[in-house]
Amino acid sequence: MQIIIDIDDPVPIFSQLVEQIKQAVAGEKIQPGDPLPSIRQLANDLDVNSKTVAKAYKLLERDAVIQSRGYRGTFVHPEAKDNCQIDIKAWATSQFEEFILAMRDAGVTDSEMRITFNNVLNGK
Amino acid sequence: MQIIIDIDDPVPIFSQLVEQIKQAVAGEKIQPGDPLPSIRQLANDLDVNSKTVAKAYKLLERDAVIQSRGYRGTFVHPEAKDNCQIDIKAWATSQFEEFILAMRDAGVTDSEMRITFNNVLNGK
DNA sequence: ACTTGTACCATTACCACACATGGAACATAT
DNA sequence: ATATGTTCCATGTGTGGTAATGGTACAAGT
Repeated sequence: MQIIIDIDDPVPIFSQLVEQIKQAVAGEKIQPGDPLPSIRQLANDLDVNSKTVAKAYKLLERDAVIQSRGYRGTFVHPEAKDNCQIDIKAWATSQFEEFILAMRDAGVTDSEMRITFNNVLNGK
Repeated sequence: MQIIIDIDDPVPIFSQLVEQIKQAVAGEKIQPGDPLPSIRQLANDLDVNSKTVAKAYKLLERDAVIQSRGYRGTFVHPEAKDNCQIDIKAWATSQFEEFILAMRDAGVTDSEMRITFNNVLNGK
């Protein structure tokens, strides 16, 4: 597996990692059950902070594309091929679009939405 | 009618204006049909920028608490007393709470929600 | 001992937004 | 002329989040 990180790319590093690993799974360059490099190992190879790799792995595990097994390392998820096609981002986007349209119809300002949204997210 | 602006108050000036005018309507210190000071006049009296007063008036008009009649000035809305009780902000907050909870249940990160929310708002 | 993922602490840079301010112009009416 | 609300331009300040960095530490297993 080969991963290339472009520092000048406006896309965050952790996102580049997520996308390239998903592509590797979709392109069958890595198969379900295959081991992935450890967080520290990959961080070292790419000359990137380990926290950045950890963030990418965490997102990939949430999407059930990889599986973290603690001290045993990280592996490609059994149903990775299916799960890496599911784009939770696209789904969330459509949900937000619908919600925001309803809000605008109700006369809520974009500015008010931003403020309310942040207040609720921060639990205030 | 008497309006007091507190610069040190963390509450934005335009919000202070909106609240105090709503209170004046609810407390029947100004009646439906009564004229309000012009934007420039009030801005001058309070030593505040006219844009700030215009913003407050715009919000009050959206809530149907006041009515702008162009060159003729601004007046208290006929159904002002009813409308200034309706708190669109509280309603929006509850809507957002419900929506955000559903998103979290679906496994969407707060960070992803922020990004998606902004993308949709900006039409990207 | 060594490595695994994970969890805290922290700082730095950047960027987007809210808020407020100022100037200028417009159409509409007295 | 004067005044109304409205709309465009622009700037500055403060806040807050994202992203990335670094260090330290832990439990669990080889």
